[in-house]
Amino acid sequence: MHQPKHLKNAGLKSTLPRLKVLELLENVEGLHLTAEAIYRKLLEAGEEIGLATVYRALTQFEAAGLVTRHHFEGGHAVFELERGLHHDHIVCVHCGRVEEFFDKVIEKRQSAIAEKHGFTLRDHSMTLYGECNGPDCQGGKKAKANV
Amino acid sequence: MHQPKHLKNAGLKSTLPRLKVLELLENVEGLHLTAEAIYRKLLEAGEEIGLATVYRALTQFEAAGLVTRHHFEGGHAVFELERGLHHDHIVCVHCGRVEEFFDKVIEKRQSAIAEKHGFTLRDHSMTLYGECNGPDCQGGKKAKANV
DNA sequence: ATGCGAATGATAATCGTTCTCATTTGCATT
DNA sequence: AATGCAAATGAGAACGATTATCATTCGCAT
Ligand SMILES: [Mn+2]
Ligand SMILES: [Mn+2]
Ligand SMILES: [Zn+2]
Ligand SMILES: [Zn+2]
Repeated sequence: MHQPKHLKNAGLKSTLPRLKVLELLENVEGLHLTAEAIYRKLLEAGEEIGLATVYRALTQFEAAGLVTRHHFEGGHAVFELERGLHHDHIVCVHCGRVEEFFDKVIEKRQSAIAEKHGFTLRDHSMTLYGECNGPDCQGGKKAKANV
Repeated sequence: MHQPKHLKNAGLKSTLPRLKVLELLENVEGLHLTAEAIYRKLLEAGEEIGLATVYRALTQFEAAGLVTRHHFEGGHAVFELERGLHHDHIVCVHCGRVEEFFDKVIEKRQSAIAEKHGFTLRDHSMTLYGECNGPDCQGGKKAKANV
């Protein structure tokens, strides 16, 4: 449970809007939300907040290491609460489902590749895209059956 | 050397603007150009073309498999001529240098991960970010020496 | 040479995100 | 508890990359 002190520890003043965003991120189902989605959900919950404030809070949380920002295909960024364990993502191109994975072999290879090229590795982004086995995707074969 | 027939084979009418974009992509030094950069270089070369046409041509070339589009950090897409060999990229966060690599072990692991999660893998994007060993980056240690 | 549908290019529109600035808030100090 | 001020907020403008619109031009088959 996040508390005002979490923001203070992160060097951020504890304000109502920031606490609301943080609270939503930890209680909402479905990690990986867009700023717009967070904004919408807060409005639906009867909270008063501005979209600009949501963006500002997320950017500050990212700088403070509280959330992580990802750029999947589609032009809009998604945010997730930082849980301390690095991972990458596999995204369904049909339904948008996102699953997480971590592969030590890949991570080691990435380091080796950077070194071989004379780079000091600072970060990486890796996302797999495919069709999941959900009922609306390849699992039910509905789409293909109608062709 | 690309010829009108390449466009015809791709199902695209052979027009002057499309030929100019294709010609630039194969003759310019430095793969991985933004649409804006392609547009600018064509203007500098005295060619008459509109930015919208550059974007349209690149989108069509991508659909036809003639070029590949990448989304590195920074908000703008980069395009490169398709050379038939899949690869991923490592980008210098200081000078923007881009190097290419291919790692069979990583590719195999990606397939295995997708399968384990019940996904039919369609695509992936992987980009490493770090500091290269160029004179303006970590190589010369200029930046750090002045701190 | 003609004709027509596709392509072009100047420009407006879109969309996610950031900036501006007047107002409000958090919080340390009385 | 009242005060003061820097920092934060929010409504809306601005931004940058990309796409859509639409009158004009082009490619190409006839
Ligand atoms: Mn995640
Ligand atoms: Mn490349
Ligand atoms: Zn799915
Ligand atoms: Zn560099």
